[in-house]
Amino acid sequence: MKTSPKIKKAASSKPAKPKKEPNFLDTVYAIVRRIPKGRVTSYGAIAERAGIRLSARMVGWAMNAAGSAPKPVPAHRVVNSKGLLTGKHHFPTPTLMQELLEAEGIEVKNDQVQHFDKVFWNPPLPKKKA
DNA sequence: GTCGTGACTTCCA
DNA sequence: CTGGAAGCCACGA
Repeated sequence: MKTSPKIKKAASSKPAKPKKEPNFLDTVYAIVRRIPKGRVTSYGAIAERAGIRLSARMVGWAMNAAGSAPKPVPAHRVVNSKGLLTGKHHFPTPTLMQELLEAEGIEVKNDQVQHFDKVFWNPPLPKKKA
């Protein structure tokens, strides 16, 4: 009995997921900002949690945008799968990234994170939690 | 409107 | 085991 058999449910269609960010960019920020101090994560891990494992590159782009992000993003805690500070060149200063990591208690040698598997932080699902 | 690049990852030979 | 290529989305010129 629908007077209109073809009417769309709720005038304004809202098929999009209410919990999904408009763009994975915000999702990446959310995850990166959840990185605890003294821990680092990799682009792939974030990308995987963001649901774009095949687009790990975009994570890097997101970090690039992080410099322009409305909120500070600990991009220095994000390294590649090898624990290399690949993005250090994009920082205001190429040594800032290492300095920040060392300041957090992370050992960095030759642009490589020491004990990477120990300081590696597995990003949990970005559960919306107040 | 089209082409190219990019802070990566993963697969295949 | 090692090396090479492809893939993804977005932005810039």
